[in-house]
Amino acid sequence: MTDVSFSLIYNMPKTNKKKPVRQRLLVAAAEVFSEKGYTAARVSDVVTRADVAQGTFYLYFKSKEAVFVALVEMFFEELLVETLGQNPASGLKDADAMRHQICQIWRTILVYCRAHPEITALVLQEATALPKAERAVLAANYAKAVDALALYCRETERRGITRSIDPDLTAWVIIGMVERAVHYAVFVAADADVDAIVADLVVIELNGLLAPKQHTEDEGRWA
Amino acid sequence: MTDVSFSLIYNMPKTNKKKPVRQRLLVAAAEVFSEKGYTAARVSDVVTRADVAQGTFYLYFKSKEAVFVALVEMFFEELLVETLGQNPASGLKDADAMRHQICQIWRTILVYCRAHPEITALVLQEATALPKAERAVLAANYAKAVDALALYCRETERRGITRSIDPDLTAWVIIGMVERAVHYAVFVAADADVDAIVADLVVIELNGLLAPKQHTEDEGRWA
Amino acid sequence: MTDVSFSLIYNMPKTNKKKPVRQRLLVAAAEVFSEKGYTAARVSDVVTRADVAQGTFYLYFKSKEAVFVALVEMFFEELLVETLGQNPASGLKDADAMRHQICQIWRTILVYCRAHPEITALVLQEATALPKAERAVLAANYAKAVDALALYCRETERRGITRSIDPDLTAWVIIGMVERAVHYAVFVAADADVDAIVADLVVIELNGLLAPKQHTEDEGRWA
Amino acid sequence: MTDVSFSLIYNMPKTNKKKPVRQRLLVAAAEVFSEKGYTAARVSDVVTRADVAQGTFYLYFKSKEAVFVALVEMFFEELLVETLGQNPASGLKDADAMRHQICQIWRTILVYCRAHPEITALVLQEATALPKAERAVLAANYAKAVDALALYCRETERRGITRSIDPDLTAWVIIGMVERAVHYAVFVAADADVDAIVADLVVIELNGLLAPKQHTEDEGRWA
DNA sequence: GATGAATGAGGATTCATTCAT
DNA sequence: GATGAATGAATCCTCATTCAT
Repeated sequence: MTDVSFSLIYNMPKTNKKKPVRQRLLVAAAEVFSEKGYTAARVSDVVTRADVAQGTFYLYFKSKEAVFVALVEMFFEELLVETLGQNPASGLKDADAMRHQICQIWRTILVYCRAHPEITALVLQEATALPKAERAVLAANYAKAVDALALYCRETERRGITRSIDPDLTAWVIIGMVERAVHYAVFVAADADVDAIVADLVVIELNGLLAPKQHTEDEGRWA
Repeated sequence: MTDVSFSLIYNMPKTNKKKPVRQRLLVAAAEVFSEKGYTAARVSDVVTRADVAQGTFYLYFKSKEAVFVALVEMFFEELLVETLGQNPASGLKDADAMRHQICQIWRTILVYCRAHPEITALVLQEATALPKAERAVLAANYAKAVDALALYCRETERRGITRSIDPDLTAWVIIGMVERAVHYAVFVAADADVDAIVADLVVIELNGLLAPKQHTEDEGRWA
Repeated sequence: MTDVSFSLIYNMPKTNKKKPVRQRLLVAAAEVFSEKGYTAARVSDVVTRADVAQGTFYLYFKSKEAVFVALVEMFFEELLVETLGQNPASGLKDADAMRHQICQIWRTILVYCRAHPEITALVLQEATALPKAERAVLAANYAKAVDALALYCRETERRGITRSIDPDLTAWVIIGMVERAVHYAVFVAADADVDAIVADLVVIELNGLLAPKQHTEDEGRWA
Repeated sequence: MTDVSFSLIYNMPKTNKKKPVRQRLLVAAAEVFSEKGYTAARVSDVVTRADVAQGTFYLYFKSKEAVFVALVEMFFEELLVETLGQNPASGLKDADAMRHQICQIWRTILVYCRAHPEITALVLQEATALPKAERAVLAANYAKAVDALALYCRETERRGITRSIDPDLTAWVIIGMVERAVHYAVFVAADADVDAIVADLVVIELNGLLAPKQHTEDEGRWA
C-alpha cells in the first residue's frame, strides 16, 4: 500500500527535476494538514502547494481521506518496523538487555518524530478529525501497534524480566506514554536533549516513579 | 463558567417535568457527538434529540463549537476537582500514603469515565476534530491538567517520595497513561473489574514494569 | 392612520415619565433604520432601544415593515401638508407671487428635513429596501406628491405664470430636484446657509440654468 | 474593471452557441433583481435562469452583492462615457451650442435607459437595498457623476453661458432631475415620444419654469 | 397591557469530486 | 497523463413572529 517511505519522500536527491507527482502531493498534504488541520484543509490547498491541477489529485488518491490515511499508514508502518520490528523480545536475556533495547526504541521514536513534525502532528492531533466511518483505519493501526506491544510484553514476562500485569492494559498504557512523550519532545520541549528525555522515559517505564529505597518492601501490596 | 455539572445533568430526579432546555441540549449534544463524531454531527440532530426547535439551540449556545467546548470544559473541571483537587500532595507522608492516594485517584477517574462514556469519547476521540482555531480551549485544559500534575510531582519529589525526573515530562507521560488507560477501561475492556485495573495501573506508574528483584542495582545506569 | 406627528414625537415635554410606548418605538425605529439600514435593522434593536419587550412591539405594529411604512407616511403627510397644503396655487397672482411661494416651500422642506435627518435618510435611502410587494405604499406616497405637484403646475400654467410643459413630467422632475436638493442640504452640505441654498434652488427651478441675457431669443426653439 | 459592456451582453450574435457563462449570469441577475428586488432575489433564481449550477455562480462572482455592484458599475460607467464623456463643456461656444449638447445628452440617457429597463430599475429602485456597508460603492458612483457634472457646470459658467450658482448644489439637483426624468420616461410614460420629453427637459433645465415674458426683469431678485 | 422564551422557515455559500478536452 | 471549469449536495445560523403566562 505504501509504495513510498517518508525517508524516500524527504531525502530525494536535489536535482532540477521535480519529484514525482504522487510524492509532491504527499508532502504537500502532510504540510497542509498539519498547518490547518484535516477538516479545514482544502484539496485546493494541497494541489496548489504541489503545483498540479485540481483534477490531478484524483489520479493519485481516491479522496481527501485517502491521502490522509496513506500518510498515517506510512508513519505507523515505518515507525513500527524501525522499533519493535528491529527489536524482538525473543532475543532478550535479562533486564539489562531489555533496558538497553527499550532505550534504543525510545530514541528511535523521538528522533523519527522530531524529523517529521508535520506527520507527527497529523497522527497525534488530526487523526480523530476523520469522519467517524474512516477512523477504523486509524484504530486498526493503533490496534496493530498495541498487539505488537502486548506480544512483546508477554514475551518479556515469560522470560521473567517484567512483572505479571495484564499485557493489553500495559500495551495501551505504554502507547499513551509514547504519544504524550512524543508530544512533549516534539512540541513542548523541541530543543531538549534527546538522550536526557530517553533516560527519564526508560526509568519511568521500567522502574516507576517511586524513589529507589522504597522499592523492595512495597511491592505487590496494592495489587 | 460551568453552571451545570454532569452529575446534576444525569442525576435529575425522574419526574414528569422535562429537564431545563440547556441541560437537555447538553445531554443530547454529548450523545450525538459521541455517536457520529463532531464533524458529522448536525445541530439538527441535537435539537431533534433534545426536542426543541432549531433556533432554541442558539438561545443557549453561540454555535455548534460552543456546546462542544462547554462539554469538554465541564468534563475537565469536574474530573480535576474530584482527583487532584481532593488529593493534594502536600499532606503525603511517605510512599505508602502516595500509593494509597494514587490508587484512589485512578479509581475515581475510571469510575467517572465509565459513568460518562459519551463525554469520555468526546474528549479522547473528538476533541481534535475542532476547527484548529478553537483547539486552544482544549489545549488550555490539557495544560491546566499537566500543570497540576507537574506540581504534584514536584511536591512528592521534594518530600523524597518520588524520583528526581523532569516533572513536566513526567506529567505529560502520566497524562498519556491516563488517556489510554481510560480508553482501555471504557472502550476496550468495559467489563473488566475496576479494582484489578487500578491495581495494575498503580504498579506500572509507581514501580515500573521490571520484575521486583532486579530493581535495586540497576537504578540510574541509563540516565 | 398617523395618529402621531413627528412634531409631537420629538417635542414631548421633558417630564420624568417615559413617553408612550408607541412613540418610543417610532423614535427608536427611525434611529435604528437610519443607522443600520432597513434590511440590517433588527426588531430586537428597536425594542432594546425603546426599552420594551420583544413581544410588545407587536402590540403596536403588525410587522417590521409596518413601522417603516408608518414612519414614511408620517413624513410625507406632514411635509405635504406644510408645503403644498399651506400654499395653494389658486391664490397666485403673478410670477412674483409664485416665486415668493416657491421660496417659502423650499425653505420649509429644507428646514423640516434638517430637523429630522433620520427620517429623511429613511425616505431617501432606505425606502426602496422594502420587500418589493410593500413598496406600493411608498410609490403611492410619491404618486400623491406628484399628483399634487402636477395639479399645482396646471394651475400656474392656466394662470399664465408658467410655461406650457407636460405637467406630469414636470412634477416628476421637480420631485427629483427636491430629493437631491434635500440630500445635498442635509447630508452633503449640512452647515450651509438655508437661505442661500433656497435662493439658488428657486432660480434653477424658475429661471433655469442659462445666464439672463441669452433668454429672450432662444425661447421655444427646442420645444 | 468592467470587461463586458451591456451592449456586448445584449447584442451578441444569435448563434447556437450559448453566451459565455459570466455574461449569462449578468443578464440573469439583472432580470431577477429587477423582477423581485435585490433582497428577495435568490441566487438560485439567477443560476436557474442562467442555466448553470449553483456553485458556478461563485466562480464568477464573490457573492450576491458582487454581481449587483458589477451591474451598477457597468451602468454608470457606460452611461457616463456616452454622455459627459462624449460631450465636453470645453468646446462650447455659446448657449445655443450648449442647448444642442444638453439635448443630445438627455436623448442618449433616455434611449439608453429605455433600452435597459432592468438595469435602470436596479439603479433607481434597488440600489439602496444593499447592506449598508456596501452602499459605499453606489455612493462613489453617484459622487463620480456629480463631480463630472459640477465640473461641466463650472466650465459653462466660466464661459459665461450659465448662471453663477453653487455648482455642487446644481449638480445634485440635476442628478435628481435625471433620476426622475428617467423614471418617468421608462416606467411612467414608456410610450411617450423621446424627442418630446427631451425638448421639455431641456427647457426646464436651461430656461426654468417661468413663462418667457417674465424673464427679463425678475432675474436675480431672489438670490 | 407586557413579557420573553420558543419557534422554524429560509438561503447564501463552500468544496470535494467529475469529466470533456 | 494532465487539466480546470463545472457541478450541486449539504448545513449552520438568523431573526421576524407567536403565545402562554
